Amino acid sequence: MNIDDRKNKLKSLSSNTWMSGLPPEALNELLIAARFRNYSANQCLQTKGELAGVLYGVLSGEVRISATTSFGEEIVFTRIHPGKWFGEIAILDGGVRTHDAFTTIQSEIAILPKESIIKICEKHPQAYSALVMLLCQHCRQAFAAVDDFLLLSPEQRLGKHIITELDSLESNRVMISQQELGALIGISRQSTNKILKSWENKGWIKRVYRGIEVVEYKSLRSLFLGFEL
Amino acid sequence: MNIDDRKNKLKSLSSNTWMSGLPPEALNELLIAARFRNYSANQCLQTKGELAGVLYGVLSGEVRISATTSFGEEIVFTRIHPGKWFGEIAILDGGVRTHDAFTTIQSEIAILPKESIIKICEKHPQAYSALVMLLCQHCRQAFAAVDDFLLLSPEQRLGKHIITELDSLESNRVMISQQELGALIGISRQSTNKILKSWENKGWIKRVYRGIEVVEYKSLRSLFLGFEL
DNA sequence: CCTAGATTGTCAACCTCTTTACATTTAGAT
DNA sequence: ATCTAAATGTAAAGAGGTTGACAATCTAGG
Repeated sequence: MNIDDRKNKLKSLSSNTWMSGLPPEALNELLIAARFRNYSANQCLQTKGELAGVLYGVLSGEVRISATTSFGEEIVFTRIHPGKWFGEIAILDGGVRTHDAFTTIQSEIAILPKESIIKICEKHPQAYSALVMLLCQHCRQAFAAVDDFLLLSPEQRLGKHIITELDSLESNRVMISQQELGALIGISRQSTNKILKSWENKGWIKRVYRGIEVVEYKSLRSLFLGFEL
Repeated sequence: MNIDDRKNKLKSLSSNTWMSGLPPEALNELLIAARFRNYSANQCLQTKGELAGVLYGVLSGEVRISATTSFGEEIVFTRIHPGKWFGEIAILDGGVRTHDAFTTIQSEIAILPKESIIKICEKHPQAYSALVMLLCQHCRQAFAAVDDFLLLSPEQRLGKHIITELDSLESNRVMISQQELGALIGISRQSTNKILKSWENKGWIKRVYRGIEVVEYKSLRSLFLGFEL
């Protein structure tokens, strides 16, 4: 891979992420340390409980962060979209992975080895702070998710989740099966289907195979905001 | 307040927390920067959405981390017990408070101003790392809480929550109303009561006024572990 | 093009938790 | 000791979600 290729790849991963704001020098060192790898669908990146060696960045495709119950069912914690990084907790505290991670579709993933990160952070304290900011983001997201379980109805949680993915994707379309969508907010596939149908009847969304097109963003949002913006 | 008083107070807050492992010099600076304040029950320490100025440590008593719905109901995110610190996210990322915080009973609270923390962290990078470790702990707890909502039944969540508080308190007794206990795991007071009654019938716990005494720790734990330890 | 597997649509039965309601008990204050 | 507010015990009715079942539809791959 030539240096320009690498630069382009990292560029798409450094806008609006923990990397933005790093001094050019530090970015350059990351550039050299990063590995890039293509995964086909349903490949495993990490397993819950294992010690962490790397930080991941999604260049294209999608990663599902999940866990498995003692009965073998899979729950989905969240989904990571292009431009986002994950896996920093285990790097920062030296602990084990909190979740499994699988690609859901063909994906290109950036991989930063822990040793390189540590080395760069020692040289550039800003890099360390930037990583901490990433952790803070994920922590705030998790806090919000707990609150949502405590104070929103399933329908509101569903609406909020779709809006959140929409914003993250900067698109008006979320591609996901109703099964997986339900698994993300803790309801069954059938209930998910029922809610989506009612929204389609109201003209808020349009259902497509394995996906949702949002037509009335505002209506969907006011569902869980409790007020109009 | 004399210096020995201060030392004793901070000592109880530095064992097994982010402070343990700090160089004596840094601890000493924290010692000088810390304020200590007594609160009666139901006093507000912070409000969701406000900018953060301080880090809190609970010396005695108890703090309820909560939020309010648009209908005025209160949901309880978690409870902070003696020896624990909280409020570090807003310090680390400069963002706003994620939750309200109230004392539930008469409490003595240590207060570290943000400016002092920043100053000490600049001088002692270890102090910064220690704070990040605290954040990592809270982040892992939040991740686990989300997973619990997705994969445990209300009864299992209740059991896990009680076991967790038990471990944190190093006691066999948790003092909390059934109302608040339910609010922590997302079920009603009446459902909480029903589950507790069934556990008492099995001889696992003993109910006292505004509290629970755990008799069969192992049974309660195997309820959500899915296996015996 | 055509088939297999995945996804979706839909229902009815069932189950769990909530809500409403009211009686009882407890701790703390005067 | 007595009173009061908070907390608990309990039950019936109802809402809402799950489960299981089966048909219909869609997409990708040979």
